[in-house]
Amino acid sequence: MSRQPDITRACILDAAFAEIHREGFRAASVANILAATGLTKGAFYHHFPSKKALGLAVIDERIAPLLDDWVVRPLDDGPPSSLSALLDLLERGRSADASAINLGCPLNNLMQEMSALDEDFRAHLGAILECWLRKLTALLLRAQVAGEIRADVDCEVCALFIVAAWEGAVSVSKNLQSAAVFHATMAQLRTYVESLRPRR
Amino acid sequence: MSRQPDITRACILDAAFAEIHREGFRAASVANILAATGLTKGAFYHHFPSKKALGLAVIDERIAPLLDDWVVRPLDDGPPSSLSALLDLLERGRSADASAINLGCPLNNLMQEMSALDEDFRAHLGAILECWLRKLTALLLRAQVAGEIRADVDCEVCALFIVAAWEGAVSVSKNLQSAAVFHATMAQLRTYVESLRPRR
DNA sequence: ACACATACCGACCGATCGGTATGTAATTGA
DNA sequence: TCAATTACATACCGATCGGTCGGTATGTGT
Repeated sequence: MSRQPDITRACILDAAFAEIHREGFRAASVANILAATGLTKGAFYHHFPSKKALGLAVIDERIAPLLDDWVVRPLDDGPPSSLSALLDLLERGRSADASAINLGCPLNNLMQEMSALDEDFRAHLGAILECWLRKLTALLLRAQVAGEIRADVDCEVCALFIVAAWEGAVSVSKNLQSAAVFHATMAQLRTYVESLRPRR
Repeated sequence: MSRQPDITRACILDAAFAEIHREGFRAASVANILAATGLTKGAFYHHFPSKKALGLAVIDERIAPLLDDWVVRPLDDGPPSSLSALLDLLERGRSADASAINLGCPLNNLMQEMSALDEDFRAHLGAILECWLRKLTALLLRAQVAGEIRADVDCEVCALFIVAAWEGAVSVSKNLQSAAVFHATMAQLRTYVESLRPRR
């Protein structure tokens, strides 16, 4: 076990992400996180000045990349048709595993818990959310230019609605502890997106 | 200040509801709640066997009635047209005040925090949610019989989607700290409901 | 080889948590 | 009127919280 500070730091971040995903930030215990890594307080406070700094680092270095993998990159190099790229994304979202339904979306969980309590958390989380919204709005605008959705659709508001409905689907299915509820809600979201197509 | 046990109990419930709405259940401090009421531990543990029992009582005796006022009763004695009763409800939802956007929906907040952690909380919260869903499904079915929405619409899934989108709207606007975002999302939800009408 | 910074350990701190035990004043039923 | 019960107050408990601090290895530049 030689000293590899960047690996140690990454190890703490991974354990912290898991703990925060399960327990939320405030209930997450630094002692628990360290127990999961086999490290001690000394190591932790060498790499992070405070628990809050750890939380912000988890957001920037663990949660934000997750969104990149799930949403941003699939939209960037998706199929040529913008609208079907979005529908593909929603379909893939339906295949979320049981743990995601049980524990919920890490971004949504932290937003719910921390946005009203701490402006720094709100800003870091909001940056991720707004990145998602910008990507989605841009996609809808491309689809609109291509004639895939009607000209009277407000793409920005529409993107907002899609994100909200998605997060709401995770939330409700988390409470009802039902993957079926999540799939049904996401299917309904797909029919909403379909309803944006021009009337034939 | 004579002894009025039921008033004392109600006072604790009110303070607990406010504290839990701000801080969540786990971060809510019994000591803080008591400080807000001017009472002490002795009074609290005389009326409630534990903090968890207090939380469940807040759900049943404070949060559930809220849903009754906002959703159930307006739907029961709303306008004769089922669909416009729903649209009225969504329109009234838009007029949520700033604190609701800042702190979020008490039901949604607790669901997010506690559903995965405690089965009792999940059950009590789920009962409220399912009451909401049943009322909404019944309304949509009435509207369907009346020909206000298309025959091919699955009313149960549709009700699920409306609730999910609503909760998602609260969640997203809470993070973006924007009433405008909430109003826009709710407006989009109204257009979704409108899209259920028969094609003319 | 030696000085020095980095990386980490582990004991300890005050504060706060939910909960308990004991005591006492008010209310009530007989 | 007087015990008995209810309705509180107060002092205290062990556990756990985030955070600090002195000490100790492990590199690393010179």
